[in-house]
Amino acid sequence: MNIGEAALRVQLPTKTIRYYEEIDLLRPGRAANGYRDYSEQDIHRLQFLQRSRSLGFSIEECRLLLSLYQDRNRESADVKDIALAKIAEIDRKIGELRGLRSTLSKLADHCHGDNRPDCPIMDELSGEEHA
Amino acid sequence: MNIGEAALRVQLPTKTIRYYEEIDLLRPGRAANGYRDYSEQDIHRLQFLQRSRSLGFSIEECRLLLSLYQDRNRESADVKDIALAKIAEIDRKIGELRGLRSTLSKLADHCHGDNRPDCPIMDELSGEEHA
DNA sequence: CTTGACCTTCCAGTGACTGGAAGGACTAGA
DNA sequence: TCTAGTCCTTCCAGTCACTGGAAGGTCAAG
Repeated sequence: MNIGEAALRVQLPTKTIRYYEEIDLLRPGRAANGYRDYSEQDIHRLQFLQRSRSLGFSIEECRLLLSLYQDRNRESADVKDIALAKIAEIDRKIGELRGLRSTLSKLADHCHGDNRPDCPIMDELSGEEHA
Repeated sequence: MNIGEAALRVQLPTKTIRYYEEIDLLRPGRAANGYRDYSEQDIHRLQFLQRSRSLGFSIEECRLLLSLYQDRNRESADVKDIALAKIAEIDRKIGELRGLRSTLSKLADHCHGDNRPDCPIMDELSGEEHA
């Protein structure tokens, strides 16, 4: 299967698929004409990558998950640990974003938002003392 | 004021401060020995950048905010629009992260996480049909 | 036999820094 | 005066995960 068809199957751009090969996440065979030739197993790996990336795992985490995936003696605890660490990371990010949101919306609430120049958002950014 | 002292004042690495200069966010003077020489106004700009970056504004948004900051005829509505757009962006990100979190924690909940190899997280990533 | 779609490789750019090398300037102490 | 150590300079390369584009080879249809 050529890269274009593989791309359609797994819903990834061809550029991305070639990039994954470049960083050794998979090694498709080559046809006589030099074109990459994807087997069902390659498609499976790409699918796995697409899914794990879309769940927010980094490339290196995906590499680890893939190796666990190949490992018939893996312990499910190892996989679960990675997932739990990712959940903790997501929680941290959400917390941070919530903090930013609250600060910004407080500032925006106090800004009248008309054609006059005075603006509490600017005051805050410039470090002016509050009245 | 040398860059090191400026860095301490505004709590930014010297590397970052030089980078901001490289992308034309400020133009400190130079002392006779070639060292950068930061005025109080430069410090103020850096402070402004530090604060707006830490609120999640991109460099280009900071550039725009800085130009509004200098503009005595700016309308507070312009500033508020940027803040509101940023809030919307944050909301989108939070929503996305919540979705990921819920998927991941559902998967992790169903994984027994012991020394056996079978693992619903892996099943999901590999696209296996649910039992 | 040409057109157009598809494939190849290679190089460069993104955002916002960060690290490091090589070398000049300055300060304090012996 | 010398030296050690800290600060400063510029320049180049690397990060992450792609993405865009150029130049050129391959293939199927008409």
